[in-house]
Parts: sequence; C-alpha cells; structure tokens
Amino acid sequence: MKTILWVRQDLRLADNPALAEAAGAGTVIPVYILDDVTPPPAWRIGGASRWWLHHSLAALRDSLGGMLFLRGDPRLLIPELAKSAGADAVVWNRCYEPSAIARDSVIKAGLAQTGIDARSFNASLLNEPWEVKNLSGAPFKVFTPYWKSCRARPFPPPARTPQFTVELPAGGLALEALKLAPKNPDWAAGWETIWTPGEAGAQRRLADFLDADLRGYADLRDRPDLTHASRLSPHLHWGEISPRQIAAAARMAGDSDSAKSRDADKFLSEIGWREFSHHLLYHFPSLPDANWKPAFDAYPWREDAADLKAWQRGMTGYPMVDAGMRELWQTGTMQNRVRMITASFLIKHLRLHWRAGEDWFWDTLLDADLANNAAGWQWVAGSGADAAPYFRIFNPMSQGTKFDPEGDYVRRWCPELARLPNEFIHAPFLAAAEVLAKAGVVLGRDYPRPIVDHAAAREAALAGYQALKAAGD
DNA sequence: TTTTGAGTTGTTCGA
DNA sequence: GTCGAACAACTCAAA
Repeated sequence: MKTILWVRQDLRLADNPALAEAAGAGTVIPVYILDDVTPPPAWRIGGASRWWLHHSLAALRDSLGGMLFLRGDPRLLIPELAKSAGADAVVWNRCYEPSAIARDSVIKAGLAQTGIDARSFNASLLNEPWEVKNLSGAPFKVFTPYWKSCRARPFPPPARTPQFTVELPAGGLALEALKLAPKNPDWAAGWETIWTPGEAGAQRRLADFLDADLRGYADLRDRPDLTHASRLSPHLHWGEISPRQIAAAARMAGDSDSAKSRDADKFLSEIGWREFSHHLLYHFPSLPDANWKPAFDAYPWREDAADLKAWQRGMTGYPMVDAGMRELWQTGTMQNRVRMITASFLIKHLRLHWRAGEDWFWDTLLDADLANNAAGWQWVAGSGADAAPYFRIFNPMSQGTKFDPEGDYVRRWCPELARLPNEFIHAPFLAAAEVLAKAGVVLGRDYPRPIVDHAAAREAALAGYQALKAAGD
C-alpha cells in the first residue's frame, strides 16, 4: 500500500492522525503544495507567514527524511500525483478556511470516482465546528456558553508519533524553489534568533511557557513589557503543535500546582477563543470579508491613505500604538493587548475600515490565521459575534499607563522617546517644552505629533455609531 | 413558550 | 482619589 500524505497546516509528526493512518497502511508519500490558486487573492498566504512556512517545511522535511514540494492547483496536482505514483489512498488533516473546504471536497469527490480512497482527519481543533451545538441544535454565537459546552466534553488525548517509511517520487521542486523566504531585501533577517519554526521549537516553547511563564499568566498576560504570553500562536497556526497536546500539558501543569490552576484555566480559555473563532468561520464563511452584523454596513468609514500609512508604520504620535505597530513590523508579532489597542485606534480614532487593519495584520503577522484574524478585528469593531460594545474606545494613553507602567515597552520600540520621564512616556505631546528638550525630543522631527486628538476622535467615533443606529431605524 | 440572566479585555463623568 | 453609574439596546442560551 502507498498513501499520499497531503501536508497542509499540520507540520508535525506527533498527534497527526493523517500520518498515523498513512503509516499504518504502508509506505508514505509526503507532499506539500504551495497553493496560490484556490484561495481568494486577499487571503493567499501573507508575507510574514511565508517566512515561517519556509522554515517550518524545512524542519518537517528533515524529520520526515524528505518530502515532495509542488506549487499550483491541488485540484489538479493531487489526482495527477496519485496516478503517477500509483498511490492507493490520499489522506490529509482538515483545514477550515472556506476556500480550502471547497477545494478539498472537490478533490475528495474526484478521487473517489477514480477508485482512490481519500480520507481526512481532525488535527487542528479540540472539537470539529459542526460538533458543538447549543440545546436548539444551532451553533453558539456567544463565547462563554460555547466554551462551557466544550469544557463539559473530555478533551481528546494526543496521539504518539508512529513508525513510518517514506517514499519520494521524482519530479518535485526544491523547497527553495517555492521562494517563500524573503531575499533582497531579507526583511526577516534575525528572526530566527527570536523564533524557532518547526515541531521541536513548538514543543520547547510550550515546555518553557508552562515552566517559566504560566504562573501569573491570568493577570500578567496583559503586560506587553513582560513575557507571560505563550507565543505559541504561529506554531499552532501551522500545526507544529496541536491544541490537544497543549490542553493536555496545560491541564497537567494546572493540576500539579494549585498556584497555577487559575492561570492554566485562563490559558485554556485562550485556546478556547481560537476554537470559537474557527467555529464562527465555519458557520459564517463571510466572516473575513463582511460585517457579521449587517447593521455595520451603514457605518461612515473614512478612507485616508496617509492615516493608514501612519498607523502601519507606527507614526501616529501615540506611543503605545506606535510601539505595537513597530513591534509587528520588526518581529512579525504583537502582544495581545497591544493588538486590541492598535486595532481600536485604527477603527475608532481613525475610523478606517477594519478590513484595512485585517489586511495589514494578514501580511505582517507570523501567526496570521483567517479565523482568528477575522474574529478579532470584528470583535474590536463591534460588528462581530459576542463583540465589544461600540462605546468601548480604548484610550491609548491610559492603556499605556495601566499595562506598560514603567514605559519599558514603549522605550524598546520607540527609542527616540527613551529619555522621557515615565509621566509623559505615553503622551509626549503633553510634556512641557523644557521636559521634551531635556529628553532630546523635538515633536514633529524626532517623533510625530498626534495625528488625531483623542477626545475629538472619540466623539467622532461615537457619532459614527449614532449614524449607524439611525440608518437602522 | 416565555422569561430570565448574562454577555473577554473600557472610558468618562460626577458625586 | 475613589466609586458607581452611564454609555444601548439586543441577542443569545437555558430554564
């Protein structure tokens, strides 16, 4: 028996049901296809993600002992490969993006017609999106009851790595030929000192997190100046580690040390949010593209290329926003609370459409994930499921004071402000001339003046929501 | 069927 | 400085 293992967002050996199926049946032919054909143009793999994918594929290729790389349309390439390699079966782990679901069902049906066994498995979620339902049999639209329902089920235990034998047909591309990693310029230079893509790196990150950062997580995860975030999201996105593995390890850590049990619960609920986002995307496939609450179609969004650019480059004049956007640009990630602050600023202070922010995050985040990204942006905008109420408008100055009290985070990413006293680190425009002079800061030269006034922007955002309400009447 | 309680992450104002 | 209320209504989920 020969089985094609179609590798997608499951770049690991352990707890990999498709690999286990293929390995148990005989020889395994592992193939990765770079598919820039079937996803809609806006949602083809983004720039930062490609860097991660390149390194993660290299790690998987090495641990498998070789794999086949192709690029193009899997609807053609998978049946061709099955035929040319004389495979009896094709197996894969499921993806949940709408275009992937459509693509995979076409392939499954086509293979079945030619007598090739095609089977898919769940490797990426604790629960399939269609399995969790409320008492009326409908999908949940509110997180708390959703997660309560999930927690009432046993978390599926992870499976071990099987023994397997790999066969490689001729005709594949070299990984480098997929041109995933940037060159000229190599904007990702140095990222490998921050991140270790691949299964081994993911396992080490989980172990380090549970060991060093879990204690205090429930409160300190909100602090961008500290290091209590798990930083597992890119590993999870590419399936280098599974939520089953994470849930099992986190529960064990919480059970073995009562001081950590609240932290472990909080961490598990973050895994729950990831599940909920996938649940929403599955049941509402337009989530990445359109307001989940159609009333928001009437919101008077602005279009302003200069403001968008200032936000993207971290030049808004609000240090907490700028620090976040620069961290994103330079490292491919941003701490969670800062994501909310920067997103709120784009949507509410600048009144630019959340889609513009979603696009930027898609291209720049190493953990760019269609479900999480879409659900997160719609949550901040207020247009999503179980979303923040519209009048919740983050104040970038008070958020800074609260969550970056010493200004360490701002000083790291906005070094031109480093010599400002803490009192003004989150609002340099409020500092007196002599304070700025002493810190060596000239506003408008070294660091921008605010591109909008907070109080006025807040009023304008609230007025915008009034217009939305009026349109609904 | 109707009712009831509840809903990730905030800010501002005025007492 | 601290605290509670207002900011809106609406929808969801379960009893």
